[in-house]
Order: sequence, then structure tokens, then C-alpha cells
Amino acid sequence: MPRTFTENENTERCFIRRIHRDRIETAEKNALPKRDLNRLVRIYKALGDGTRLKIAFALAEGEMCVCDLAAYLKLSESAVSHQLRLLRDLNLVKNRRDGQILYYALDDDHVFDFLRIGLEHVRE
Amino acid sequence: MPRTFTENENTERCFIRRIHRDRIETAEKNALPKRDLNRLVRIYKALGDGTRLKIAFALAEGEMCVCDLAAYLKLSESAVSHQLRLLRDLNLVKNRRDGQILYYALDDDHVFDFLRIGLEHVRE
DNA sequence: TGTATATTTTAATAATTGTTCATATATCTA
DNA sequence: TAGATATATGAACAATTATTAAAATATACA
Repeated sequence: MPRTFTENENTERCFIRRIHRDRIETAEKNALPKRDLNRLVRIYKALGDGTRLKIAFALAEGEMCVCDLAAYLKLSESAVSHQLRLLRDLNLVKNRRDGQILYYALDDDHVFDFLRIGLEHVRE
Repeated sequence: MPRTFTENENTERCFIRRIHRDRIETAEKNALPKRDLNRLVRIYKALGDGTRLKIAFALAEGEMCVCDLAAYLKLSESAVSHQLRLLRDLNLVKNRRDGQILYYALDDDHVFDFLRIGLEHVRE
């Protein structure tokens, strides 16, 4: 419960307690730049979805086309395509065209590492 | 658009194309166990939120109590508490009580590594 | 024991996100 | 160039999730 003060109409309310001012200031000073934070949030969020994480791990074994992924995931190709676009916007996956078919793959080894570290963490 | 077949009432419909059967089968065979996948999704999802990621990076510098975090994030203590519970359920953070105050910290070095790897990835 | 502080919990609303459906684009082949 | 295949896109709905508000614990202190 916020602390209450005797106050009149002109009193500025301040319901924020500050127990450890120094810790708060340190956190503020060392906070990630908004840009980094947002990029990181979007990457974690992208992988924080069953469909997309399955896509990522499937692609970690080699490239697949949209309809392969749709068959594997038992989802519509449209649904898969939407998710792939999201992953592509974040440079987590890339594609190459061979005729009518678009083959998707992980964008680079860094993405693979990212997945591997996560998996190690979970398996301990 | 799914392929269509001439069919009667008893024909089993199959609108799923299978361009590269082998790739699909490999993906199916090597798919992560549901349990691992779910845990991993929940962890990525937990960090895929601005508030929680800020909390995680703040705690990476040292423990803080709920009201410190609320002041730092300019959020209600209730909101912070909700997010902390979520992080705690996933063993990403832990707490210790000192009197009335609960101090939160990252659960272990592994979590720190997880954050660090992500950050490196973003900063390239 | 009673009151204040620090945090948690529950329920409800508000915001976000995944999937579907319909349509559009891009490439191939006849 | 027409029709088929492979994928992408936009809009809408359904499901999920974050935040708020109010009430509930849990500890300290007088």
C-alpha cells in the first residue's frame, strides 16, 4: 500500500518509495540503451512462441521451403509464411529462391548459437 | 492454394503438399521433446518483454527489492511483483527475505550468461 | 496485540499477438 | 499468354498476456 501523507489540494503527491536510492540510480545509469533493449526484446519474443521456435530448430538442421514447414508443423502455409516474415524481419532467418520455391534457413551461425545456449540452459 | 483432387464422399482429403518428404521426416525425428520446447518457449517469452528484460538486466548488477524496481521502472509494485513471480516460476530470479523486505537477484550465473549472449548478438 | 510496512494474490479490463480467410504477387510450364 | 504452383499480404477474429485495482499475507515494531 502506498504511504499516505496529510496533504491539501496543492500538495504534490509522491507515492513512490525509495528504499535503496543508490541501487536505483545505478540501475538507471547502467540501463541498456532503448534501441538495444528493444532489439533484444523482439528477438526473445520472436523465439518465445512454439511455432517459431519449432521453425528455428527445424531450420537449424538445414533449409526447408514453406510447404515443408507447413507439413511438418501441421499449419497452413499462410500461417507459416507470417511467422517466417517475422523471423526474417529480425534477421533470424533468410531465404533463397530456386524457381518457384523459397528455401528458408537460419540467417547465420550466431542464431544457431543462440538456440544452442538456450537449449543447454533448459536441459540442465 | 491447396491442391485439389477429384474425390467422392469417401475419399480422404489431403490438402497437404509434401515437397521434400525427407526433410520433413528429419525435422519430425529430430524435433525437440515437447517438454524441452515448452520450457524454452516460456523462458524466451519471459525475456521477450520490456519490463521483464529491464528487471533482469537491473538484477544482473545486484539484488534489488520490489519497491526499488518499481521506482526504477516507474511501475506499480503490484505490476512488478507479478512479473517477478513469472520470472521466479521459471527459476530466472530468486529472492531472500531480510525482515519485511524481499531482495530479488538473478537465480544463477547461467541466467547472466543467457542475457550476455543475447546482448552480444544484438550489438554486432 | 494492534498498526504500519512490504509484498503477493485474485479478478477484471486493456492491449497484444497468432491464426484464418480471402486476395495478391511471382515464377514456371504448356 | 494462360493456367498452375508457391508464397506473401491485409484485415478480422480469437486467444493470450500485461496492467490495474482491491483485498490478502507476512513481518516488524510499539
